[in-house]
Amino acid sequence: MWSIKDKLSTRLMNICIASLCKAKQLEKAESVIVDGIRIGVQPDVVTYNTVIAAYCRVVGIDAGYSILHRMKEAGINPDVITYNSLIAGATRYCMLSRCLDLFDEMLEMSILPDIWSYNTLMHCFFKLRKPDEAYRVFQDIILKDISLHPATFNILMNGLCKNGYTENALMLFRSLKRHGFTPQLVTYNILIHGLCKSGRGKTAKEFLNELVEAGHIPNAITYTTVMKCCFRCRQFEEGLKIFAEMRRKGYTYDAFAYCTVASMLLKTGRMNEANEYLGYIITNGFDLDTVSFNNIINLYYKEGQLDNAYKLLYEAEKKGLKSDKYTHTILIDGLCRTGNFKEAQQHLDCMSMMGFDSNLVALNSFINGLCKAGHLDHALQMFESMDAKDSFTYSTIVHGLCKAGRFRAASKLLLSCVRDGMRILKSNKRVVISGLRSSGFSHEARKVQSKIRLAKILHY
DNA sequence: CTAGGGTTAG
Repeated sequence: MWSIKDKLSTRLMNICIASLCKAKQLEKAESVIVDGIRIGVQPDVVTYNTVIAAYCRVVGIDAGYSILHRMKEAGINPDVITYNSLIAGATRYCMLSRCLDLFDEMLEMSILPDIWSYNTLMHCFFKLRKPDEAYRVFQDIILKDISLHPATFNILMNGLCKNGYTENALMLFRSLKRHGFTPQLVTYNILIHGLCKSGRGKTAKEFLNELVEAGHIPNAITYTTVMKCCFRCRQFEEGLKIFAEMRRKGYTYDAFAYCTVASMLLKTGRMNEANEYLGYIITNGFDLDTVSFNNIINLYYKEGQLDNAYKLLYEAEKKGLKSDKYTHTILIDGLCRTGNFKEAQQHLDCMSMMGFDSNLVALNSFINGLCKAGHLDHALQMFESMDAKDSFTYSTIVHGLCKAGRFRAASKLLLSCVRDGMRILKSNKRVVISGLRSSGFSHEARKVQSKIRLAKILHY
């Protein structure tokens, strides 16, 4: 029989482990468990659940599984929270089959899934762009009469927005409100973001007002979302005004908003201002994550400050941050811009070796770099070898061909693009047609023009 | 355990 004192010690240990896990000090947490066992404090289900959740979050799902294994060996039965942590881990890495296996395993062990098991499964389906299946999970929740959590609606609404069903999310929101549901700030933020992304900035602004009227105070996320929306609609000054307000109200406590602004300034060629904010990010000592590093590295590359870019890459590595596909794409783009095609190629090979599947953007960058440097044949060779191409790929090559005076080849490509229903650039079309005309193919220029017009009608 | 930021053409 355990005494009250033992239970108290276990609880104390759990509190200690929870704070270590929160600080991502997993090794220390483990050593606390080992030390505890040595002095007679037994870990319980809460102890293991805490560690499993942390391992899933910080290391990966397999690390979580191995703790589960140890837990079972120690004779402690997992509960619904254990499984929820594992399901959340699987969802983080988009491992749907693992999620479903875990669900089965739960049922086998007669552990009843709760609302969070379902919420997470629904989220997983949405993340994998399977909205129908996700919605089926929601119906299942209703059918099984499991009481909903406010987050259930948030996950549902976010999933709908992210999968292109913003209209449905909006309808859901309105009908929920009619049924007396009070939306949280998160709910508003989700909806505003969805509306902004689908080009309905005006409705988004209305919801911003509604949110305030409902008694919520907009937070940093609300501000960043609305600001980004302004930038998307090319209302740069309006967006910068929001940013200024954010700073005044003290909502710029991380690099998030600064990165959004710096990136916009970079894209619109306002280098001096971009640099100003960049400097601010650096000197202010924000705790930078991978995305922020990517932002800054990109800026350095565009400025031609390669030394600074490398220094920062090194710093990110030293911090233990993992580079992602954006980092590598930025790097490849930077290498191409500075004419280091050999290194860029090496890095491209490196990327596929590291298991990055979609490197279309990097390839487009490469082709663009080759065209700009006048290596059109190399670019064409690369173009032919690509199995996936998008409008960027085509417009780059079309532009490259025009630059080399090969207008007939360019027009052929442009037409194949149009036939596939791909969006083409106005400037691209203009250059091809005027090129054909000036090189004596005015008949062909007219033909291209009418074919484009026809294709547009057909695809409409 | 849900919400915000980052890559390519002109």
